[in-house]
Amino acid sequence: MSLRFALLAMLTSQPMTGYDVYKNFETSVGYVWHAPDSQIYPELRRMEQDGLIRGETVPWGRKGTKKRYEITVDGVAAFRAWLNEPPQYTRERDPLRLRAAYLEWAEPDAGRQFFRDHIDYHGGRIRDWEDMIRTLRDHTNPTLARRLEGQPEDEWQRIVEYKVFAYEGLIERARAEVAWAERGLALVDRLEGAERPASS
Amino acid sequence: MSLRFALLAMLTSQPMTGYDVYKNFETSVGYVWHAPDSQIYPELRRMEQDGLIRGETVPWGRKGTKKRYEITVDGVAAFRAWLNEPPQYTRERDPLRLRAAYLEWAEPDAGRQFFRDHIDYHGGRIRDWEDMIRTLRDHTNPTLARRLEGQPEDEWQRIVEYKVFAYEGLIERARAEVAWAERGLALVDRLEGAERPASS
DNA sequence: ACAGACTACCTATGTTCATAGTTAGTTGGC
DNA sequence: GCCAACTAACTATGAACATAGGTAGTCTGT
Repeated sequence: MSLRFALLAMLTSQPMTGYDVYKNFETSVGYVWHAPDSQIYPELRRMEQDGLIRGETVPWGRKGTKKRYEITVDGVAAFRAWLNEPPQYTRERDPLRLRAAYLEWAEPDAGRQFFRDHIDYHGGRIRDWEDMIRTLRDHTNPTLARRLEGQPEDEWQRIVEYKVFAYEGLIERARAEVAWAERGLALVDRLEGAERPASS
Repeated sequence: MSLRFALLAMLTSQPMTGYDVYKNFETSVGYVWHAPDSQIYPELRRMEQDGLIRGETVPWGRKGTKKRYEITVDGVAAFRAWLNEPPQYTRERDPLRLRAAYLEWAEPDAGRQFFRDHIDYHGGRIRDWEDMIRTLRDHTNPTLARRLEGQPEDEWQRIVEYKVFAYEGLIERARAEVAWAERGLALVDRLEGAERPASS
């Protein structure tokens, strides 16, 4: 059900086509939510049926057309209602931690590689999110810029700060992952002294 | 595909029925992986077809029977292969961070409640995982105890340490979430000075 | 003028997972 | 002797998501 609200969130900044949404999920916004186009187009149609958004066919080039959706009053109300209701936490399902718990069955080098990959992956995400925060703070983020256009200037701070804060949360969590994986490398070295083979 | 390996992981400690697996997912092991029984029974049948586990019908009471599965040599090999191959990281999809990024649309009190819920939820998980670590360290965890029975004593340390370390990772991440949510409470107080209503 | 990249939208298929049931036997307490 | 709780296993349905295609039009550089 979150896809629907991710789409509403995007459409609160400006009207967009399904393709625009897809592109945003592929790049910047994709740092916090992602969906393939095969999920986006049908969901937009359902949302239009439910009156949350309104589609308008606009010309594109000489013969082409595209469908631009804008959020409706009902859509804004639904988005607000979602934000005001308590979130539900889903059950734990952590394939990486599952692996880590059984590393005594793996080759020591596979264990080391696992933690190095973990550090690389989360290090990369941290850099992405730090860049994102920079573009939010200096208002060079295009989606943010278009959002701010429609808002009074004394609201700008609130809008920016909540978004920056969300990305800071992702960064804090990723830093915890990196710190953990670094301890993991040391653990493998400690447990797998020299020649020890994988457990039987 | 991870469910399959979660099941193999459990069956490396001892033979189990589908119901045993289900009960474990509901309680202790559920702290790291969870699945409903409607997913477990069919997957066990598929795994038996693929030769990863072997099912044996055993009597239960006077008329009842149950099917106990044990892991096969092929199953152990498949589990090892999974652990040795590099994990694949899935795309970001974080409904809670999505919410947090748009809290300027919510009621201030809903924002505060959001962060308090976040602290409560992750605080609870931390306590669960800390208890789990205690039962791993003192070998009172029944699943661990049965696993150690089948292993030479000089392997015990490795087996326990990797499991403890996995839970420590969950705890570190959850602590980052709590710290973030505490900063979030302060942020709401700072941005929503007194009477300010939700943004338009 | 045309190839190649991009925009725009769509469909099909299969997996994973949640939710909500059903059936049948067992065990323990009163 | 019977009820409640538990053990054991199964089925049906729908949402969410991944993967992999397809069609048609547009734009840009050479």
